[in-house]
Amino acid sequence: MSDWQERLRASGHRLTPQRELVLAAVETLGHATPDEVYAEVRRHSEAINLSTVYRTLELLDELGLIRHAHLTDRAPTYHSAGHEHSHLVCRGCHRTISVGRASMEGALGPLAAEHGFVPDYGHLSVFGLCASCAAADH
Amino acid sequence: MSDWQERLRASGHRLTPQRELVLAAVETLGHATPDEVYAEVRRHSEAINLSTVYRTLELLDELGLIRHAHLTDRAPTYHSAGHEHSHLVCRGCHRTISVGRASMEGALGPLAAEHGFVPDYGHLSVFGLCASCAAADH
DNA sequence: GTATTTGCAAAGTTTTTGCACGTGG
DNA sequence: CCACGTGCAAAAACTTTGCAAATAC
Repeated sequence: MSDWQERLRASGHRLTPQRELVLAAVETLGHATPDEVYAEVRRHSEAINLSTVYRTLELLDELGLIRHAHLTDRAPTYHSAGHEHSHLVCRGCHRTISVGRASMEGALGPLAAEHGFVPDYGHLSVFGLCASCAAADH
Repeated sequence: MSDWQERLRASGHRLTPQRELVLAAVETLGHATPDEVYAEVRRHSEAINLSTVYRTLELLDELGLIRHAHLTDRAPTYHSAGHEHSHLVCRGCHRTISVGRASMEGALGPLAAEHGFVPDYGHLSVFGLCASCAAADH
């Protein structure tokens, strides 16, 4: 039995097809809103409801099996917890650059430590402009 | 005529009482959701509608007279553009620590530059745990 | 067997929009 | 004057909830 299945059980939850499908969809999509997860799951099976997607995403997030961040102004975006990373989100073209946890921690760690603050790097999104949009902005 | 009034005019917009009231409310409140701004404006005058608050906040944000960030998972929070700062948001107690632009830029600037990315420091929120909540978490 | 989970439908919250009226310049 | 801005009400977008039926274990 895989690790995530044990984590579910350990926390007193049950293993259902819906939970498998949602987790698989998040891993497939990389970054996705609840709606996109729903659409992806639907491609494989009719057997799921949007409310279940919301409930499942929330549960998986609580268990630390997935993470969520806010890549756009509206709608949370979920992603696999596997490789923890932060995002640089371009407001111009809406593309996102992923930055490994290590480099972000190197940059932000010292400042955060000054305030006794422990950042959640998997949730971090830095908004701004990417190189090409910054150039076009002039 | 004050600077913000000229900026309105310069961009072809009109100076209305509603716009004055919304801007004043944001400056008074420090950080506020659209709903909170609406409530604050209402304390001074009945003469405003919630849609107008939304439209006005959007306009002032576009003109750079105010900024918005996402301090909670749901609902944008507006604040004065005067002293540009970033936020450290505690997920435990929901308190926020403000960090001046200079120190945040010192930390994040080099990493961002590697990616040719120009961060929007006034919009940046770093989620995580403050010292006391991190301690309580064990 | 039974406590958890799901589907469904309904309601809740937050934000946006169309349009006629009002008003700043 | 008249283009821009506002109020109002309705709709849209997104998320949560109650409950009976289904199901994991």
